[in-house]
Amino acid sequence: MLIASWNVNSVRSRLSQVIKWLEDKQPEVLCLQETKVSDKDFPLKDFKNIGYNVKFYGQKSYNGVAIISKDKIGDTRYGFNGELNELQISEQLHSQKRILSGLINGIRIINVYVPNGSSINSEKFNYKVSWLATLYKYLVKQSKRGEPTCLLGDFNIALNDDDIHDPDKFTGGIMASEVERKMLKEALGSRFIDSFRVFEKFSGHWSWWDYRNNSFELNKGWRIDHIYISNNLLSSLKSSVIERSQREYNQPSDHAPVMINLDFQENLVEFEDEDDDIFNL
DNA sequence: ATGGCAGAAGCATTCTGA
Repeated sequence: MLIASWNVNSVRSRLSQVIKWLEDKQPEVLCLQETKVSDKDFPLKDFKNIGYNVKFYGQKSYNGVAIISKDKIGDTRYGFNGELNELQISEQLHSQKRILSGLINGIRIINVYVPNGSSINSEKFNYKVSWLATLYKYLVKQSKRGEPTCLLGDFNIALNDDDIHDPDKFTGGIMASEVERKMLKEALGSRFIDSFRVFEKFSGHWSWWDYRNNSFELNKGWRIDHIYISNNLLSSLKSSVIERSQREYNQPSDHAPVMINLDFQENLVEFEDEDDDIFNL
């Protein structure tokens, strides 16, 4: 079961590349961030035509997340209020569409687009801090259902120094500050594992390269797109990769897709004791 | 300290991203 995440920087301007990649890789699930489109204008048919189901939660021009899935998406939860009481969430946290979850093949998929934060102690930074504090509460609430969970998306945080091409220059600044790292680590708790670091212990692997300053050609990147899995999925984890070649595409997103392979069979245990004949009525 | 580059909105230029 392939599960992927991709900040596409506008789903409409990236549509042909995303469709081509889906046809080529055939992932079971793809989570999109920065779709930058109102729900009424989401290019739904293009995904339906190649056999995918879609749930989206977007807005005009900015933000927006979507889940693309071969299998049915159940128990869809839109925004923080998909888990939390409305009273726990400010109007401002409602207004930006950045989190969407659904149940696919027995796995809870939580697709997030964490705010960038602009610069330390700016108004947008404070928004990022509030957002991460709410994500913490969301994950505590969500964990009570005990579902195997995959938390993935654009986190806009390099969790450790080996996730930045030049840590001396960037550590302490936006996306690499102590506050952001601490808040993300606290939200993850001991329940989530960074799938990429199960396989790759060294620095030098990036998922985002700035459009400016020839960053991709110079390979000056950051690893800010992550796929976290709950502990109970670790034994199912077979690989975790960055699809770097998609950043070489004509007019690409500034992010590459990231993807895991899970060897997971939802109903294996439940079906063992069933009689076959219930399927042959 | 600022801009580089890209996308959306909308038609010149501004806002936003990371």
